[in-house]
Formats: sequence, C-alpha cells, structure tokens
Amino acid sequence: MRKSELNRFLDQAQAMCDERGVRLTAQRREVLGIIHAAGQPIGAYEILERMRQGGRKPAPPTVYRALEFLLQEHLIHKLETLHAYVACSHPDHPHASQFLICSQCGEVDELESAGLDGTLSDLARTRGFRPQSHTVEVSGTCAECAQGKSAG
Amino acid sequence: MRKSELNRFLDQAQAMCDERGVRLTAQRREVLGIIHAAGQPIGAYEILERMRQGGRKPAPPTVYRALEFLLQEHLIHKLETLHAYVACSHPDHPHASQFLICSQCGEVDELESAGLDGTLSDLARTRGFRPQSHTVEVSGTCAECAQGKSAG
DNA sequence: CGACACCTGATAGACTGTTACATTATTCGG
DNA sequence: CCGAATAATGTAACAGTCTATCAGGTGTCG
Repeated sequence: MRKSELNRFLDQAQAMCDERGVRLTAQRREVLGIIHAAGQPIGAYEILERMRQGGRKPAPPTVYRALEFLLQEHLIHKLETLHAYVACSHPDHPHASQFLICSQCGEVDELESAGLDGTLSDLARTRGFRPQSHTVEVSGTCAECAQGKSAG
Repeated sequence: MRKSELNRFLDQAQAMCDERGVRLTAQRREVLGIIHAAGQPIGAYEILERMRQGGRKPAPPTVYRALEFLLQEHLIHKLETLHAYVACSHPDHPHASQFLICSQCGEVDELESAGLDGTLSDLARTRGFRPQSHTVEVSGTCAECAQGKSAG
C-alpha cells in the first residue's frame, strides 16, 4: 500500500490550515484521510466504523464535527443526493463545484466549471436572486461504465 | 380562502394522470394538495401531520408512497438540500428543473432553463459521462428579501 | 365468482443528523 | 509557570428521514 499519495494530500491540507490559522487536529486529519482513502463518496457512519477499527469508540458528533470543519475549509464536499462526502479534488483554491456521479460504479468526478457557475449566477440574477452557494449534481453513467456496458 | 386555484391545480393533475393511465387516488391527491397549498417546501413529516388533522392516523410509508408516485409523475419535485418537497410549477410538460431557494423566507423559484440543462449535459459529455438526471439548487436571497434587507 | 394487479394500513427498524452537557486540550495574558 | 478564556472532544440521548415487511383492502377483467 502506497501511503505517499495520501500523505502528500494530508500534508497539503495541513499546510493550508496552518496558513489560515485553523487547526487540522489529529482527529480531523484522520477523518480527512479516511474520506480521501475511500476514493468514493463515503457516509458519516461508514467513517465512524473505520475510526472504530483503531479501538477507539467515537460517537456520531465526533464525525459530524470533523465533517463540519472540513466542509468549512473546503477540504471535502458533501454530495446531497447521496448523503455522503468526498475529498475535494483541488483544495488549494476556492471554487464552485459540480459533480458527475456514476450510478453504476459510484465514481464521482468533481468539475470546476467557472462557466457553468457564471451561467447559473446570471440566470439567478435575472430573477433578482442573489446566489450564495449552489449544489449541482449530475447522475448518470461514467465513461468507463458506458464502455463496458456492451460487455456486461 | 380561495379554493379555486388549488382545485384547478388538482384537476389539471387529475387530467394528466388520466391521460397517462395512472391513478391519482384520493390519498395522493390529498398529499399533492397539501404540498401545493403549503406554497413552500414541506417535509414528509409535516405532510403527515396535516393529514392527521382529519382524524386519520397515517404512518410514514403512506406519505412516502404518495411522494414516490407524485415524483414519478413529475407533479412534485424534491429539494435535496432541504429534504423537502414542492409542487411542480409547470407539470404539463417534462422538463429539467433548477431551483432558487431563499435562505431567508424559504421561497423557492423553479426555473426551467433548457440552456443550463444543455450546458450541463455538454459539460458532462466532454468527460465521456452520459447524464441521466441532475439536481441543481441555488441557495441565496430572493429579490423580495434583498429589497427589504436595508429596512430590516 | 376467482385471479390478478394495485393501493393502503401498520409495525418495526435502519440510516442520517442534532442537542445538551461534561470533560479535556490549547492558547494567551500576566 | 499559573490561571482564565477559548477551542476541541467525549458521551448519552434523541430527532428526522426513509425503508422493509407483512397483511388487508379495492378494483378490474375474464
């Protein structure tokens, strides 16, 4: 098991938190690591289970507090349609995100289309609406699963 | 209280169901009526409570089954970010929807931008992704609340 | 009537998330 | 270093959302 990629990710997160003056504690780091290692959307209670494999017995608020922090710092995203969380693909800068969610394999592709963000904002403003945040989640079939469809 | 608007809405829904050969039963009609009358997103358990004011004591599955039917027939929409339901603004034709949700007053504006739908689909396809459905919910401040902001 | 599909009732439980309060850790001023 | 203030964690209980399951009712069609 190659740990270096995960550690690089966590170290980058650590650096960003340091920069912002917030604390990526061991616990938050653990939760972030679990989410990143999952590679797919993962639910709060699944995270909880994995934390418990270390012998400790954390309760739901522990996980939810860590998630809240990580969401605030844009280190993870919440997928509303799945009630699950994914690590942010490019946490180094603020951005609006859109997600392509494969209903077959569960893979999630995080887009960062400023164009779509702009289109959506413009559309909102034509109605006099002042947008603050948005949730864009597309469900469908990813390229890989679409390929293999004829074979399966 | 002017009932005619609500009745017109329900009759239109009835007509559409007849056309499609599906049954808008009294119970489903009641749930649809409650959602429409609410005028704002309403949760499943809130619907349940209102149904109980008639003396009956329906259980959660009753509501969820009605909701499932109404969603299938596109008579209502689910707002994923609120875990709540709204009546469809234009149920007479199939359409992709986007929602502007005011975080102050709770009002929801249902958009039907084919352009945004297309942009999103195109974006997905550039990644080899075959979109099937999408969830677009924008949180912010509606025109009315933005107006009154300086006064309040 | 009998068979079948559909709708409804009702109990229980799973999964997701929150409140409230006690405890521990960390930071900061002196 | 001490103590106060702030931030983070532990713990128990609970609320909200949704589903599984089994049983009973209603309708239609032959």
